[in-house]
Amino acid sequence: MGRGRSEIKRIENPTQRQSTFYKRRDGLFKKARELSVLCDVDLLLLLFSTSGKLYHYLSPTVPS
Amino acid sequence: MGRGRSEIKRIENPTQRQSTFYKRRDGLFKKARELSVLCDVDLLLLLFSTSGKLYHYLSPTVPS
DNA sequence: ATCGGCTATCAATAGGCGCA
DNA sequence: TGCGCCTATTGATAGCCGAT
Repeated sequence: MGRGRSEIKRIENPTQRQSTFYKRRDGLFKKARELSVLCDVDLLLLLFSTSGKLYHYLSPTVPS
Repeated sequence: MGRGRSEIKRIENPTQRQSTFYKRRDGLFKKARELSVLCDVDLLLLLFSTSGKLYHYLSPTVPS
């Protein structure tokens, strides 16, 4: 999406790669949350960024 | 997206919910794969569907 | 039950720039 | 470095019908 096309291949430029990482990470988390809510499923998402940081998303525990 | 709008709330109709689950699950996996490739990060995605099935996606091990 | 294909429509996001 | 804002453009997906 966005301006121009985008192939699914490792981004060479480090700065560019990081920028894309932030954006897509947010998008992925959003999608994950939507899926868990819409379809009432539990899910766990773990992200190990190249910078050594760990990001994660855990679907809200389903109230009984 | 798609025809009309869609709120982020639990889908009542079981059949409808399942149908949506398949599609969004695929989409989420796709996004996950793209992120792992584009930004060269490892990620783990676990899905516990209401039907008791477990789906998962693990980023391809990075070749040295 | 678990998807595949099709199409109209909305949503994610690439790129550029700015800020802490 | 880690993100926020903005816009044009591509990508994802709801709804429907059908296949396995």
